[in-house]
Amino acid sequence: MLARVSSTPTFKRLPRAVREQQMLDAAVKVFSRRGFHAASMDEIADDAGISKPMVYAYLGTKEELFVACLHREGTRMMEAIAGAAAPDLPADERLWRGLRAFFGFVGAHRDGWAVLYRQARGEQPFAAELTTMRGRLVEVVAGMLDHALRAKGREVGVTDLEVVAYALVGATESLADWLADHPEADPEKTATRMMNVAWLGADQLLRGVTWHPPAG
Amino acid sequence: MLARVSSTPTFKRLPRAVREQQMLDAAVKVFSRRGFHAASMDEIADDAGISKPMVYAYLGTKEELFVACLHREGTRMMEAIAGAAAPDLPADERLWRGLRAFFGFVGAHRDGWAVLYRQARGEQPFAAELTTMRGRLVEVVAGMLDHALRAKGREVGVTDLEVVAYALVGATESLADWLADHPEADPEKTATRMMNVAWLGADQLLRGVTWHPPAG
DNA sequence: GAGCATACCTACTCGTGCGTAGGGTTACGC
DNA sequence: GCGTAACCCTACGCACGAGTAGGTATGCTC
Repeated sequence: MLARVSSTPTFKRLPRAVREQQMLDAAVKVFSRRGFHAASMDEIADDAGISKPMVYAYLGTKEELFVACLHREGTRMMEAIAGAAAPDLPADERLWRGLRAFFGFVGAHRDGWAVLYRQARGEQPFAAELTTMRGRLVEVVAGMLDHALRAKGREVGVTDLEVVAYALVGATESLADWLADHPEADPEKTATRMMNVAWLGADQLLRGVTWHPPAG
Repeated sequence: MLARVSSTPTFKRLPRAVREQQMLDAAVKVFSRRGFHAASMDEIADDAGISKPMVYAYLGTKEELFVACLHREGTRMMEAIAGAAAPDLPADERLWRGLRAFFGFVGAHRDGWAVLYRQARGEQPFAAELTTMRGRLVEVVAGMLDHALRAKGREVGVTDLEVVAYALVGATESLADWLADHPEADPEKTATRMMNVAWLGADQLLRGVTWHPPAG
């Protein structure tokens, strides 16, 4: 058809794997800009330079597409962190490297990851995916704290540790949000600030210092 | 019409103020259970025991209705916190009371507030409302830290303080999420754990201890 | 160069749910 | 007791966007 020739002069058939990545790129972009519901499959397809049925053929439903985005971006992030924080380092060093990798990643994908991530928290179908990912992070952090504690011959309830880890992960996520909203901010510096909050607190906790509510 | 007689035998006309509250109650419930988009105005109207046009007449558009929910619940929460944390107390006491009030509130409104709140983070139109509210909290926390610091004759950059406050607020929000997902958990205990993370960290910071990245 | 799988398209259907038009009924002031 | 304002209803219109039917072209294998 003439229409196609004029709209895409450099039209080329591409292998599935390549097109899928292009679609995912477009999907991340559109989902981030519009939000899950406001995003339309038409726009995504358009942005990917392809027609809608192709998206359905390759990536399935809108929901499945979103999950695919979440999965790809999440995996990339996890790899970035895991690659930076070797498990044989001391706790503070691991924490620092992990944080730096994380904020570096978020900083580099400002409108990608953080916004996608925010979306997922709200809608029920995706919350599970997120919970799993966060769970892995919490586990890692809790494990790190536990390891450091045992090395000092101390023992703390599992739930306590987990909740503390949860709080730290939450604080980190929040700063990631903040970073995504402040394009001028420096990821490295943000990581340092987070480290201040997390480590100085964690350090005290590791020392066995505990705060408890005043009587009454 | 006969239909009405059989469906609502105890039918009564109510003044606007009362009906509005009933509608908001229903809206909070439905939005929480279904999420913003999946929630239908019909269901909300139905749940409030009223017909749809009434909702539009009183509270306006679906978006406006959601904002109204957010606003009412947010105000209630703010009041709960402000009422608990008197500004003339020492910093740790204020923080503790504020946290306890906050987690108490969230615990008492598990499916109300926390879920509503999660929704709002994703959709652009509501993010602004949330940002404002969070901003107020951050301001309070940052002000508290600043006050405590000045009392010790110390000085810290405004941005630093704000980011630290942001991290603390974020951690608290995360634990609130956790609390909402764990019906068996105790709000008081959660507040204590948060206090451990926040205060032991803040205490060190207030002492002038600072962590900085290792060379290289 | 025939056959087949794969890449790709245009042009629909159809459910869903927001928002409204247009009209009825009860209370309340005077 | 009569007007008027506030309360409340049963329908509908209508747009929007997910997902599909059905068909075309291109490259790859043998």
